[in-house]
Amino acid sequence: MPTTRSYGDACTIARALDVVGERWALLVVRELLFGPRRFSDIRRGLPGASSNLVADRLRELEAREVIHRRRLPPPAASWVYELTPRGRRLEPVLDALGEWGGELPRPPEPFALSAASVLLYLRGAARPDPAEPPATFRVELRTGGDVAEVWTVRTGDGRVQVEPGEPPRADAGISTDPHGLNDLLAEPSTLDDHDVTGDRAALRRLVRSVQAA
Amino acid sequence: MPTTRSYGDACTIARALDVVGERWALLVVRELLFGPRRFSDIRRGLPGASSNLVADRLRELEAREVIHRRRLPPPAASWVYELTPRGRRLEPVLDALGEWGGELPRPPEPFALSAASVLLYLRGAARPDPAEPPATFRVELRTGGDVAEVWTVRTGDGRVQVEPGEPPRADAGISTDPHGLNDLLAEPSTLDDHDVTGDRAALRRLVRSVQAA
DNA sequence: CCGCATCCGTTTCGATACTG
DNA sequence: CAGTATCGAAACGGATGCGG
Repeated sequence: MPTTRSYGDACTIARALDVVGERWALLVVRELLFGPRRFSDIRRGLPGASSNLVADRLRELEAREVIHRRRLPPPAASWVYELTPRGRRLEPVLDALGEWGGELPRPPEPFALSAASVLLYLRGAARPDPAEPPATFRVELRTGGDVAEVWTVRTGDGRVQVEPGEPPRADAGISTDPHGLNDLLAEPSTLDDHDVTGDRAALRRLVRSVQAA
Repeated sequence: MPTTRSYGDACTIARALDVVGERWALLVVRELLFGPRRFSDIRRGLPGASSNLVADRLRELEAREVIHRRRLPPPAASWVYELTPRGRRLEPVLDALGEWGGELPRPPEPFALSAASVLLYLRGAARPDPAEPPATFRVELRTGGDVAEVWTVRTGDGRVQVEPGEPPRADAGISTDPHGLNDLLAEPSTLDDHDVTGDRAALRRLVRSVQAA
């Protein structure tokens, strides 16, 4: 059964926490930052959360108009969750939390690390040279078991864009897992250890631009 | 007994929530944003939190170096809690949450509203005319029962500064309670309903500058 | 399989009472 | 004033069940 408790405090901070302050709520939002995701995708990004908890949070967040449940067009016949405009406005909150959390120690291994987490870090930390031509990358991330998610990462204009799903065309591709990508961003010289296709130099520039920051 | 559970997730957002994601934790930080406070001051700002919860959170936040427990110099012989540098760096998180929470409905009455909450709102929303001369205000807020807190509010340079405690000298003073001050900021014309001393015009300018925003 | 619902032991919360 | 002790209620976390 969904949680409805409130701080009973008119302060806007407390009102915000009434909606997204329950355990796992902001991490669910994190998983949706890059676009719609199915229930099982969300669960894969939050391996520590039990299924009923995720279902509860999704219901609560939907009731508060932070997320929206939508049926995919045929032939998918599946449901996806996506952020509403209100939910997308939580991005500054997650950015601020992520910035603050960067100074804290990591939990002991083994720890989770979702695709969304790493790509959020990549997008925030990479500073691609604006003079470089735009490039599109296919990033394949093995997320538990033999399941793999495919993401589209684009550079250009000194920015990095991230979207879930297969790119229509890619200059380069890399296949790894979230931990591997994270390690790569911390230590660009390990690029050769990874399964890379296409324009390796473009990928190298992207990865190195994280260090520059 | 303090909580030590972790999301077990290396994402910096999850690491931040490991430390300040427990219930009431960020509201305790809110109460300390303007300076050191005693246990009972914090409790008065969080009337919905039981004493053992507040004690637990304070211990946890101290262990994570978000706050620090310090003995006041004699003859006070009392203890205060204050933010560490790490704790002060949470201000952007609270700002982002407060901004987002502003669009949400208030809880049903009766709701709490601490002095820190209202003054946080005042400081964030007021846009005093930079051309006006600086002014200092004594703000006395009755916070439950017959207890009153005294705060110092200064304008100047187009900014508002807030500190707990008696001002050395004040151009004007107002005595009300947090709800009254909040209502006043929403409806400046009600200033005449309040107990004001000194330069009423300066206080009126401050209050009206919240509307301009 | 995916998307939950149900059950159940454990942890946390919240209210009240109590102590140095 | 500044907490601790206790206890029932709620929330969490893991396992399992089950319809589409």
